[in-house]
Amino acid sequence: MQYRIGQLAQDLGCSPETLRYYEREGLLNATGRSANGYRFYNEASRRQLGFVLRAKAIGFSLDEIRELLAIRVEPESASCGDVKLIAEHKLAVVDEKIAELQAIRRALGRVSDACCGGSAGADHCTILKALEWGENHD
Amino acid sequence: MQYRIGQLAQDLGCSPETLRYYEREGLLNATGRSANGYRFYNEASRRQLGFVLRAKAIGFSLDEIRELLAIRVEPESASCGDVKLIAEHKLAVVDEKIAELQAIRRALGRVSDACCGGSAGADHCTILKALEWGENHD
DNA sequence: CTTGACCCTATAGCTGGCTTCAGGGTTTAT
DNA sequence: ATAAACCCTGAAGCCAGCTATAGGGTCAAG
Repeated sequence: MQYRIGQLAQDLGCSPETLRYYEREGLLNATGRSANGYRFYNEASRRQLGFVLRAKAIGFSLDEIRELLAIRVEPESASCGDVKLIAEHKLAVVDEKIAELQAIRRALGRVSDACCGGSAGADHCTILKALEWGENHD
Repeated sequence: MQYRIGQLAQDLGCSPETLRYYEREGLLNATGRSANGYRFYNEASRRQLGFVLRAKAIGFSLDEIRELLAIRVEPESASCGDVKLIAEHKLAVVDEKIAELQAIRRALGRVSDACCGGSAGADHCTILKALEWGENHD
């Protein structure tokens, strides 16, 4: 079974432009070109695109995906431990981002909770005051 | 007390370029210019920059900060409820981002935990397999 | 009197991951 | 025959929030 770019893109939920972009980025080569110059893709290409998209969905950058793809085509070149290291590094980065956002969330929650939310003018709004003076100011 | 751009930037922990950028963006006007064309800032400018930076630190975008600044200079024009609404909207957005990252974290943790991490070739690496087939494939 | 630290402007570049545009060829359906 | 729907290329644009570059003026110290 062969697919043209639009078909494959639609099947896997992205746009043809994205596929052409991935090709430029070295993430997914078309299987070949037909006489008129149209790209075509086979099952292997389709699986590779699936790989790329799943990797993206769990947070890998395109650079990291390129790295994973290289291991995928030559699995003897790397060990399980190498792959796990990539995943764990990503995990650490994600954890850090979550912690940052949670700190923001806490600060935001504190100022928001302290605010009466009333319909009177915001002259004495505690949110504005917190921003004005920092949280530890009275 | 008056400050030149480099002094103020250093005091509040950002760069002069950032202050000039904020000026272009309408977030912080210099108090004035001295004869040689240098920007100068007074205590009010300094407080405003503090406001901007604190708002940024708790996750507001520059657009949102512009909005908060407008209320700050004319507090009668808006109610406490208006301000709280902005904060709560931001809170919802942050919560959503956290949830997204946590979903990524879970998926990443699952594939990583399932991997032996051994030094053998990655031919049968469960991480690569998960990416190859999706998580529900055996 | 020159060096170095500071300031100015305008414009371009960076990040990542696309998306859009301009301009054109191909295929399919009516 | 013609219109809609698809494909191609190369280059530019988008998002936010800066950061850097080029080219120049100002000012204090040695």
